[in-house]
Amino acid sequence: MKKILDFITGEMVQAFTAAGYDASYAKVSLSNRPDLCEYQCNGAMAAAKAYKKAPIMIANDVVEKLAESRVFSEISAVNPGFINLKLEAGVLADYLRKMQEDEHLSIEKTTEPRKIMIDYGGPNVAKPLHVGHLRSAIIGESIKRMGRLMGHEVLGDVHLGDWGLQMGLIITELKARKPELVYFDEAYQGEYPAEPPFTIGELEEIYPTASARSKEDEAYKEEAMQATYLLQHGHRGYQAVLRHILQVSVTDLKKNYERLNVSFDLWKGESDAQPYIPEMAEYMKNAGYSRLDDGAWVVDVKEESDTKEVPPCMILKSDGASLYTTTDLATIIDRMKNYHPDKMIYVVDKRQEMHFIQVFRCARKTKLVEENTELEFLGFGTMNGKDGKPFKTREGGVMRLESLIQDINEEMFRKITDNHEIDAKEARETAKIVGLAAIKYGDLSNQASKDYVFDVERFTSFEGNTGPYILYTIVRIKSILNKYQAGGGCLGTYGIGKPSGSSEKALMLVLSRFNSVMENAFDELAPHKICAYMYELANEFNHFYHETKILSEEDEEQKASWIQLLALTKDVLELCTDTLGFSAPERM
RNA sequence: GUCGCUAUAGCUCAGCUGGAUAGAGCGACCGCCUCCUAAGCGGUAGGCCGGAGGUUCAAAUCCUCUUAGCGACGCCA
Repeated sequence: MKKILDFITGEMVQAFTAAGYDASYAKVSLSNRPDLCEYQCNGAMAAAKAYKKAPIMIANDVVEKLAESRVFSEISAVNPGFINLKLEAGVLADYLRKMQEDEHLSIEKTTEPRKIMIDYGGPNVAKPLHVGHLRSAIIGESIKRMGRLMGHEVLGDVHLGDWGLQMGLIITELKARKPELVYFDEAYQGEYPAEPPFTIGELEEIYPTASARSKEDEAYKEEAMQATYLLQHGHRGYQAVLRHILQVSVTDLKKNYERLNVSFDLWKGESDAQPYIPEMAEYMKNAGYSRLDDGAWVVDVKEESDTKEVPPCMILKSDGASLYTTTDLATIIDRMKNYHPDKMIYVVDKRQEMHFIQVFRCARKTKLVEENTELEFLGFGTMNGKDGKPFKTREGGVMRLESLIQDINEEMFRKITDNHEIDAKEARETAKIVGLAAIKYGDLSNQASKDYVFDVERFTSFEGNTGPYILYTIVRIKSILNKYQAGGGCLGTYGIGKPSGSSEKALMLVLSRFNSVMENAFDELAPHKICAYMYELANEFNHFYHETKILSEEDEEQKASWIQLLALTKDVLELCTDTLGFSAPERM
């Protein structure tokens, strides 16, 4: 469906043209003075110079041409040259009726669907999920859903961190602890055991220990680097260990992501890109893209216009081992070959921006991607605690995702049972649903690129711009709709009618913006715009709700019309929550 | 050191492709339940939009300088 602003602008274009002015000045925007009008056009002021006329005169000319229009109920030219507009109530009601009949609630699917891959910047298989992984998962999931809503084909790749020195560290530590394991017997030729030699709990402890030790013990670090090299060059036993690590970690990760209602189409990892590396390194050498520098193979990616130093992109270290950049480049080859995406979006900590600048430039320069393949870096900021420093446990350690979710759920459970008589089992379920909304909404309502403060108390509050408040509003609507139907009312007998009051019209105006908000949010990869919209919609609804006694309305047609308005409000809110990756319970 | 990001009410944040009186929420204070979920709604107080110049009819928004905080800057990921 056409966006309401485009529709109105279309009317304006006619008026500007009829008055002898260029159509480009006819752009209409939402009013920033709702007390004066609903929409405004500032084109007369912009046009003043070109036509050497006072803006107000131009505005007057245009307004005159609109006198006959049935689209607006009020049109006025105001000094210095604003054109203020109010939409005719019937036009608005009409628009909402069509919106309600539309299978996508007015959202227009793209006419040029693209294949988009999202890279979630990989949780490390060696470590438990911690809060640092939260943002990538939450933001990525919402981007994925937004893309699909707009009609694109979107694939999410978790892209595990399962390569590099961290693996060498685990192997080294494991070897130090259990040297008798067959993986370390160089003479061993047989099959390796199916059962992993460690549990997830042990694995989670091995890595930090090894990492800490490598920082103090040079020889140990040396050994880990050697193990990394061997792993990367086909050491059978080490590769078997890697498989175990993956096996144990992925099972655990899946469980955790499920709790977040986050899923991936691909469970690829850095190790999957490995087979492409030797050939890629050769290719870059032979094609003259890379050069030897200090023993390492690098590709220059500086550009004339750079205001800062962009170091060369390193393909192979001087010891021949690959790096983060190598893997990411090889992954691009893998993706182009097997999926051929039109676009790749990396949802990664913003501190990695330089790395991706290098990777993107290198991929372009060496033609790993096609000219029109888009590579986009969506960097997000750090999640901080109330003290403004990176989020930690009370003891100062890294907060595990599991614990965070559990804390939030406990808090929600407490609030739910404090406020209502409800059986514990239902309260537990509800707490989970509302808790997830609290976390996700709390995160997504902030601009992704900025650091933000994760405040449990604030996020779990039912007041203000929070997930629980949004859900509460949805639940309220559901409750009324249920009661209406239980009382014999039938949805859909009448359509949405003209608004009977100002709060009703305000609600309708917000609803009419839905498609434009969604489209814009996806274009800018900005989930927080959906949050802001939901909050505005929920506020307008609650305002209307308090002024209007719906179920006791005597006029059946009026009542039915309101019920339809509520149904549409609910559908829009739920499509928003669904797009952001959470949902509302039936009751709370 | 170079480059980048951020700076808006006591706190947490919107607004930034320039437009009329800079918006929310929390916290504070004052009201509203015989009535669809008061986990709600209405209202009051609270701002040299970090600072200084500039561009423009018009600047929180664009440009320059400056201050403060954070971050990135080739053999970690």
